Amino acid sequence: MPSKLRELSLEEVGMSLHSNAIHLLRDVRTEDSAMGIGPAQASALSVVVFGGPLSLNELAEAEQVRPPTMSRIVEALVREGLVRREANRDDRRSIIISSTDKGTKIIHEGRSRREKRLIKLLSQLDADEIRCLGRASRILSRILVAKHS
Amino acid sequence: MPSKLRELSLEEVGMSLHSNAIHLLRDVRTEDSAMGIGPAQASALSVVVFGGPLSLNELAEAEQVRPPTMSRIVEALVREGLVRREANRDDRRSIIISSTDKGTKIIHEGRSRREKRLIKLLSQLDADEIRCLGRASRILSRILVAKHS
DNA sequence: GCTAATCATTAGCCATGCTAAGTATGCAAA
DNA sequence: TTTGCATACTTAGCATGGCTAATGATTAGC
Repeated sequence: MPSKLRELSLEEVGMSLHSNAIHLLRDVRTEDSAMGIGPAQASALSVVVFGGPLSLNELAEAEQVRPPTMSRIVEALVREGLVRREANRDDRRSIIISSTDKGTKIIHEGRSRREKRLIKLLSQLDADEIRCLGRASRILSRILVAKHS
Repeated sequence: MPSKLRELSLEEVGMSLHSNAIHLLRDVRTEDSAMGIGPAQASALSVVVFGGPLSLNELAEAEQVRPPTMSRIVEALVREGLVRREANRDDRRSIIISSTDKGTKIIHEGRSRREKRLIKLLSQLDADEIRCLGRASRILSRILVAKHS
């Protein structure tokens, strides 16, 4: 065993990262229940708010679910007055989904709550540790994007 | 702004970490469908396999769901021959849930598939980047545990 | 103008979360 | 001891969110 703080193997780093990612999400997601809508609706609405008006297929693809699943989610969001569903005049098979003021508002509030929760967690750390997490996040982002090629 | 690679704010690090954690999980979870059981069953079975025999309440708490939810999940696992449900002689209100050979086998196979997927993702990185992820994982682990106190 | 492809929806299945209520058992105090 | 409360699990019933298959409406291509 060469080093004092011995090297972690790829497997160990991977599994540990996996486990900690699960727990981080679980922790942060607890803030989401305050939005009063389910997680799938919250996530889809977030895409509509930040990703501009888009079609049902585009939204389904962004959320990695099938169109019928997204159709039902959008139906619920429309019923709750959080998004609008309008006809697309260029292609009348298609619809244009856009956020209402109410939808935009609750997503920004939700994002704000998540941020507060994350900040509360991360504020225990020193600057060097924050830098480490920032770098780790960039590394993850890179390999997760690379896999699509 | 002092530094060349400017400092990331707490908010930015947090939100970016959150987003990347979501995508990491989404990627790795795709391997889980090969187990042929749903994610809740897979996760519960994993706890039984690695966490030894335990009661329904203990399992529900470990998985952060209510007892009725876990009762139904265990019922499915029993039906599929992946766990055993035995009487507890010391307290006949309670049950003892333990893994069968079949259950243990598919969890180890699933874990192995997840590891392979993670290794495939992480093997694109150099040693220094791996160390960074390892350290980040330990940091996350520490703050996630600390919040319980 | 037909035919095929595409976009969205409907219908119906399953899994997984919940609460409320029921059953069986254990425990403690009258 | 018995009475009554607490605990462990199950059952029943509801909501959400995933899926496939099939339908309807519209567009695109030959």
